[in-house]
Amino acid sequence: DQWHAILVACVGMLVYILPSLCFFMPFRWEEERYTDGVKWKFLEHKGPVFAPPCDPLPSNVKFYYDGKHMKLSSSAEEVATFFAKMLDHEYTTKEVFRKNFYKDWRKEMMSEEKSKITDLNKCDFSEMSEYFKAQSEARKAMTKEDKQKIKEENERILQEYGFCIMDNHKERIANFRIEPPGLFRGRGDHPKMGMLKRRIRPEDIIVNCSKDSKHPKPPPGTKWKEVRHDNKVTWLVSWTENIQGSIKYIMLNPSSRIKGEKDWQKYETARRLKKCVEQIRAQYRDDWKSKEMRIRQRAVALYFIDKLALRAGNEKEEGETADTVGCCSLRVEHLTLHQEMDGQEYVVEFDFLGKDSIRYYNKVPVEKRVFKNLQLFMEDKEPEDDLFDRLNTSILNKHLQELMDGLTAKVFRTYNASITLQQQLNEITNSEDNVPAKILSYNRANRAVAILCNHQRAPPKTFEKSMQNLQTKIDAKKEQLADAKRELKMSKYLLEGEIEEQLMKLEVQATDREENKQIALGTSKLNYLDPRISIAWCKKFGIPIEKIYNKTQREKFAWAIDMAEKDFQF
DNA sequence: TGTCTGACTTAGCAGCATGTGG
DNA sequence: CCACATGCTGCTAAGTCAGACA
Repeated sequence: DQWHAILVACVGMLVYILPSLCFFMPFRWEEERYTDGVKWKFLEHKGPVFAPPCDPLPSNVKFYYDGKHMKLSSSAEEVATFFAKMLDHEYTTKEVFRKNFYKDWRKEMMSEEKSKITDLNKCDFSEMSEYFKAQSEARKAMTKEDKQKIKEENERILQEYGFCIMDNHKERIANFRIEPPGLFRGRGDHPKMGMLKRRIRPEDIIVNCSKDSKHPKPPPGTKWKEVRHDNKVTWLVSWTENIQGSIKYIMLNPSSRIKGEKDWQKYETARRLKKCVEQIRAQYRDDWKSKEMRIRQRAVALYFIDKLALRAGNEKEEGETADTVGCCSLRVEHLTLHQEMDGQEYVVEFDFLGKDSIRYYNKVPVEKRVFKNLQLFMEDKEPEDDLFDRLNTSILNKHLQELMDGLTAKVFRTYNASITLQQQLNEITNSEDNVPAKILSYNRANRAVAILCNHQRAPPKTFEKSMQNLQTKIDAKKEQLADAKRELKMSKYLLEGEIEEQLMKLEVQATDREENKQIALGTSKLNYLDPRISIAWCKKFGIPIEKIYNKTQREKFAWAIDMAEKDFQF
């Protein structure tokens, strides 16, 4: 009996201790994975944090209609404040924005307000706008102690709502705060800009957790829309958004097991493509000659996806979103064919808006067969007609699936991005270089990928100034070096060497920044480049990983940091 | 075969925290 | 120690793609 009791105690202890041990298991991505679509066995969380309620404006902050003061009902006032807060943005002057805003604002008005307010142009939001500006100034001017208090409160909320338990692991939640209400501003020329994005209430929320967990409680006096226990999905909370009617989710942070494993899998698929890409290329080149038009279109589209890293290009509902395209949805008007251009034959000029309404502009010499096919596809078509009228992403991906298990259009982007980084690093890293110069090489390799993937950014507002500042520093350093050379001999070499190194560092920094003016490196680093390539490169050349990845990125790529040896090749 | 929906990844940017250099 | 520039982080829009359904 005594032994039995001890045994029971030991088993109890184990059950208690094991989960916490798992927290510290370094290779948790190597734990057993579920099959048949099960994503977890246990999921417990505290639910979302709702947007803070809207405070009524103080009575001295007035709204004027047609020059006359008008007291707004609380619902009309809230929506008016959304507009007032955006007054400094150029888009509040856009016709579409104003029209959509006005229409949705009227829905929130009382009937008297509706009859009084008939013209948005007669609305004066300037006092509200000034009030919010003053508020944000006041926030900036807060005492250290007050700022500290806010910080502590945020930390408390993070600790309470920012984590969940998924299968014995405490995991960080990515977006546990519900999006606050406001005016929708899509990207680019969005037909719905200015529409009211409504406030999300507990009654809109679907909670997902395991049956045997402690279910999150809705705020007092409210109910969830639904509590479900679906372990075939990874989300914790969802709701339907009112602009596009799409579903939004609360999910885990990229550092979580579930995201990390998926990320790893993505790169493993891309590496499998590496093994058969030449064969696939041979096949699509052959298909350019097919007697079937749909095969030729598929083959030319795939060539673009492979060569230019274009996105697949799903169809979009007209009038619901900005007019953007990807490969399969290219229209005749997006290409110009040049038999000859700048001394090159068969040049295709691309000019279209892609994801996020980022412009893709490129002049590409292509194979004669591709060129001839394009002429054929464009024959007798209007500019607004589809280039590939016998093709869509579904057809293309079904074809790709037959060529390789798990192959889809986007795998080519991942593959080409990662292989480019690997090749560039192999090619341009000089082992004789010092650390800053090696990092310049790394950034250049990263840049080659960003250019391939068309990851652009608006030049930073302070770009010119910051370049100037840097140049001033460089000039000062040169001066200093000249001085040092004239100085007494004693410490000369030591000092000179040090200054030269500093100068070199500054110059490298200037080059890097200049080259990076309109290029965004972050997206490719985070989503397209197999982190094991970078980590292996760091190990091989003695570069601290912190120089390449910041804290968040190191957390996201923890799986790769554990895994990659210095000889890893993509 | 096409359409719709749901789940998930990819994207640029604003605002703020942080680190740096004078 | 402060001002300022920079880098990071959060935010949320906008894609991809599979599978259900007609």
